[in-house]
Amino acid sequence: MSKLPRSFYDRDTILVARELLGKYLVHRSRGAERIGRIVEVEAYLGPHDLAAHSSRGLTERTKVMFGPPGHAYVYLIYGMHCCMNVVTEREGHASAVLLRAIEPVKNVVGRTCGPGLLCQAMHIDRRLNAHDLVSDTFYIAAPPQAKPLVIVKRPRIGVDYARQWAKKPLRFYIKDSPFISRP
DNA sequence: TGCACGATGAAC
DNA sequence: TTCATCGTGCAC
Repeated sequence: MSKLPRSFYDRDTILVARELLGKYLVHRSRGAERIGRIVEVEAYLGPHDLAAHSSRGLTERTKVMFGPPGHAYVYLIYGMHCCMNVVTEREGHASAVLLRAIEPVKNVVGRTCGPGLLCQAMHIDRRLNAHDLVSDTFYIAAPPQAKPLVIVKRPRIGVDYARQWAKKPLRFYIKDSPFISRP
């Protein structure tokens, strides 16, 4: 299994989002290695994308999005759930890919279909915010034999406030995967 | 210093 | 469809 290098993330966000499907998210903590196969993601393109947190400008919370690619942006939503994003493109571009669902591969307990549940099952919390994904304990890797995937495009979830950006097909998932959060 | 509002999930 | 629950951002 080969760990994705920083250059993987330093590319067009939609391309990164699509190529993250089928990859393995790996998190080592408390002596356990947890692995999940990414089956559903959403792309957040930058400050011009009204659904992206970075569209509000550089703040204490969103500064990670404005940082260099290949880092984790983990934030609390609705006061109780964590969501994990992968920062993409060059520093200052402020784009990211939200991981919405994974398929359990190793040491993953509980449901994983949804950004909050995914973080809970993978033991990801806000302490991992700004963590480098080109690291030994928290990273994304390409599985040995990656088979071709059929990718479905859909509008993003829960961003109705983003006007015209709410309709754009920036959500991607693996067709027929039983682990996606919503069809 | 106060307050409105979520990139959700679960219950009803 | 409704609600739990609180950090964040921005208005005052």
